[in-house]
Amino acid sequence: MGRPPCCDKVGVKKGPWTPEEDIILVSYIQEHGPGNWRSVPTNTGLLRCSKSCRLRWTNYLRPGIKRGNFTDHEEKMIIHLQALLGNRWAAIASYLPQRTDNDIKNYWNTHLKKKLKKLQPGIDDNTRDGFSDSQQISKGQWERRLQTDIHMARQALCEALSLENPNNLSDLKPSNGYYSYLSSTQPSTYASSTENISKLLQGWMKNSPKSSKTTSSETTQNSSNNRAGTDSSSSQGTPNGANKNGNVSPDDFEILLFDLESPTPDVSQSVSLDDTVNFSQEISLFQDESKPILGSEAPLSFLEKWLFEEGATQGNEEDLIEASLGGTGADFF
DNA sequence: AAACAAACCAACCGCGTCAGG
DNA sequence: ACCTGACGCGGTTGGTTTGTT
Repeated sequence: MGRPPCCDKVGVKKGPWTPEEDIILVSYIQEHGPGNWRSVPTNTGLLRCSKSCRLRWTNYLRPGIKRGNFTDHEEKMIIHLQALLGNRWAAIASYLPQRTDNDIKNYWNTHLKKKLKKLQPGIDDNTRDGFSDSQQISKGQWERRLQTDIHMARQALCEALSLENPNNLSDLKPSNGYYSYLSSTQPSTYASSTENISKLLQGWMKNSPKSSKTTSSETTQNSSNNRAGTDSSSSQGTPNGANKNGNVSPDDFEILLFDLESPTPDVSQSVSLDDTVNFSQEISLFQDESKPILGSEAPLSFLEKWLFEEGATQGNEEDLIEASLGGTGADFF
């Protein structure tokens, strides 16, 4: 008995999404929040399967996605994390909250893999690409991976604990979720997807009637309150800006976008866990760019602390990079 | 300007996992 | 304990864009 298709293939549209479809999906999620994907095509009338809707949202439409070129810092992170975690793109993406796993995967396959191959002609893809061949996984790699998993588990635990104290939400947030986005002080983090949606909305606005506005404070509160207790992949915001018909008016949408772009105040206020105390110190290991330390990078502290500790044991950071890059790290950047 | 190749990336597919019944 | 449905993840594909000859 084979697995039934996620949706009946008859009448299901495939291929690129149109702006109209994006609007419908965004409007629906604005009202109902992400999740229950099964019901999305039915309730919206979209001729797409639930998977496609979820993918479109998580990889393109959801707030907080940063698009465009990867920075050196991000590149280093990906390389290092790939060495540690293998091709676990979702796990890697959890350390880069503004990037989607798909984005990271694509970037790895199109850029970094080649870059590394050039520098490491002796190392084949199987060795480099994580752990496809278990026999090639060294004990050290397994230990590292296990240790990373332990840290990730710790992170999850800390996140869960932090939910008991709402004041700490800005410090310890779901690694790939809405808090990461909300706490970001970089306006550009949403700009790309905001722009995308705004652009497609522009045409729509011309033909749309005016409707009553939702107050921004209300929206902000709703999106904050709705976040507690959700997992990372489904922890997108559910701003409540929809009208009674289940549609978001262009005005509401703009307000929602404005709210989403507003940085959460006091990101740096309270630090509740030991792991985050020396956060800024630790993060400087990777922070070779002079950008502000973002709340969204808090999850890094676990990994970086570990890296830092390992670095203290084994040598310095350069040694770590060397190790993960097979000795060509210095040449790489 | 046309043809071809390479690069890029959005989207699809299939499998694994997990929660609920 | 088992089954089923829903979701998430990683690998892969295919269309589009960009670069080169």
